[in-house]
Amino acid sequence: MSTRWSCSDGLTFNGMKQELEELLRAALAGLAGGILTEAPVASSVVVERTRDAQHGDFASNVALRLAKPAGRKPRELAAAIVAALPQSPLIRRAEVAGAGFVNFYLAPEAYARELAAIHERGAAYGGSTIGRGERVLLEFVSANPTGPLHVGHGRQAAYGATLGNILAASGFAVEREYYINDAGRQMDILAVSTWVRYLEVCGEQLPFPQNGYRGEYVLPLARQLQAAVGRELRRPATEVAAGLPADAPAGDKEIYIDALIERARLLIGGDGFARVLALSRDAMLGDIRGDLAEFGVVFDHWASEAALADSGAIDHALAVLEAQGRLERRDGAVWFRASEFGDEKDRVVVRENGQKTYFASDIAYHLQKRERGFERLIDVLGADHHGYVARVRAGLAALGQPAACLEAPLIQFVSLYRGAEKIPMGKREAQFVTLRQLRAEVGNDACRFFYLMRSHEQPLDFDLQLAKSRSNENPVYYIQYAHARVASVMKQLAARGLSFDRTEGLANIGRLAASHEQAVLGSLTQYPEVLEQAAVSRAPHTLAHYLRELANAFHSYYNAEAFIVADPPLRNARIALVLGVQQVVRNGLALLGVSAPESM
RNA sequence: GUGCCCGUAGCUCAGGCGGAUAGAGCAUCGGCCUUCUAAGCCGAGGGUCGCAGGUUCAAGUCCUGCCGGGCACGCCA
Repeated sequence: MSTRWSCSDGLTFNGMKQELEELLRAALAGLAGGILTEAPVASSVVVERTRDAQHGDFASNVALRLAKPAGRKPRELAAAIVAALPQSPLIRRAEVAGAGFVNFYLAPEAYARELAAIHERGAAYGGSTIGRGERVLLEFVSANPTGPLHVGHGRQAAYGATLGNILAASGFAVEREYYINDAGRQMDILAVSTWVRYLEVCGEQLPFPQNGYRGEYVLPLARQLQAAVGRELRRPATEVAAGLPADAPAGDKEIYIDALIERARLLIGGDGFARVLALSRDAMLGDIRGDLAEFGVVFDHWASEAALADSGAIDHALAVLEAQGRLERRDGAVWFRASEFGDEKDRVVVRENGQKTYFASDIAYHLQKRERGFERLIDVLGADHHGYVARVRAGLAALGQPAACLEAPLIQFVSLYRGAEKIPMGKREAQFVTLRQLRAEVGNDACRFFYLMRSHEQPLDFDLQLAKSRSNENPVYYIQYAHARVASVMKQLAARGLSFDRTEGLANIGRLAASHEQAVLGSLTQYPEVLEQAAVSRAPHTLAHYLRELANAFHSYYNAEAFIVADPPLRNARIALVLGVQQVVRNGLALLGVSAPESM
């Protein structure tokens, strides 16, 4: 007994809502040629949960929407729809209400069947095929390997990982990718930062470049370098500093650090510098990778920008643009006429000095994603990157790809608080809070949940005090507690020498007529709808909100009724219900990357 | 200046492809543990959904303008 079976077009039903919509479509098709001149488009047929139980379990506004084009009164049309509804064991009663709503009152059988589906499908319950196997490349975090991840990256990691889970559960063929920006000047700056710290460790005294990476994390890199090469790359401070332009504030920090990088290459050779760079990069990447893995965030691919460049992909993309006549030389640089493809202005792809810009590698990278066979490209970006999307879309369009295949959820910033006090955070300053520190302080579960409980489109105030509190103020524990409580009920059941009879329980779901039981059934069976909504809207936070509501319905029920009662059919029905709650809570928390403890 | 996002209860936020009486948590106040975990439950108070127009049978939701806040606008990465 399951709610999933094939219907005529090969789709599978997913939850009660889809079944009702199918019934409604059948009714409307039956009216075509009569009260309706033609059958309405399928997407306009929508059934929604009612806010008020007085309006039944589900309601549809189709009659209101179709009344005008059909030239009928809404209530008249609604009545015709009700009359044309096919017989279904799911529907106890359907009626016209209000201005012309069709309200559906479900039969107990509908809930019994859905609950049975939860028991049967277990961890797979809630999943669907709405993605139709679409190949999605989900790129997220992609932080430069020039320092540890900070709390902002953490939010992107939590969002991306959970979105990936939700899409995978919804029938998308999703692959997760981290793009490593390991080419370009920033890596040189990291390398020179490591080298200067190394010289300090060796005993040389020289000023640290203003534009270098000043974070504490560079010191271990320097020590690692020393352990690897001894004094081989040590050079006297006087030789390093001789004849360099002034650093900020007197001089220009950019000019200074470029000169310093050049000096380093001269003194320790290109090979020596490459060695420092590789060690620094690998150490940082190792740190990032380990951090993410501990956070439960794993990637299918780690794509290297340097490797992309070496493969000739950038030259390939530029050649295609050239062949299409989309490039032009201006002021010694090569420009892509992005404004012809919806961008606000043209963009440089090759600078006057001959170096390709980041934008050039970005469009090459996105072209390559398409050429790898991905239909949909999702870039999870920090909110400050919003200008970037139109640019890359323009590039894709010019390369013959559909611009709409790229979507970019923008993740708003995170502010850290301790209670009411805001923790200041600099960008390149040494004072940022790392993801590692945050996780160590509040734990992975609270961290994941707090990152995901707000819409990603909304700036997040992350209160460390609240996340750490092991109290009723903390929503994570509230949900986990529901899971643990069910486990506890099962232990009690065993302790009393009783066992759960699932068949009897599912056969007696009709006995669960109390208001709290109806509320739990109602909330529980919404899970497939919530998951679908979260997938379609790329909105994991709806899942977090839903789990809170489900836990709330459960806790109320727990306080109102004893589950382990003497009457076996009723007892088994109640336990079937709360086991269903436990299963859905576990499934939902798993998608969010939060553990579901058996006891608390 | 231009573009994007945001403005909902004292605080933090859901709801936003229009739909029935606008929700939740926290905070405040008042109740519930001899019975499956009180990290829980029940109840109360708290709102001109920034302002002004418009579209519609119906607007927190769509459109326009304004006010207020955030972010982005390099031959940086």
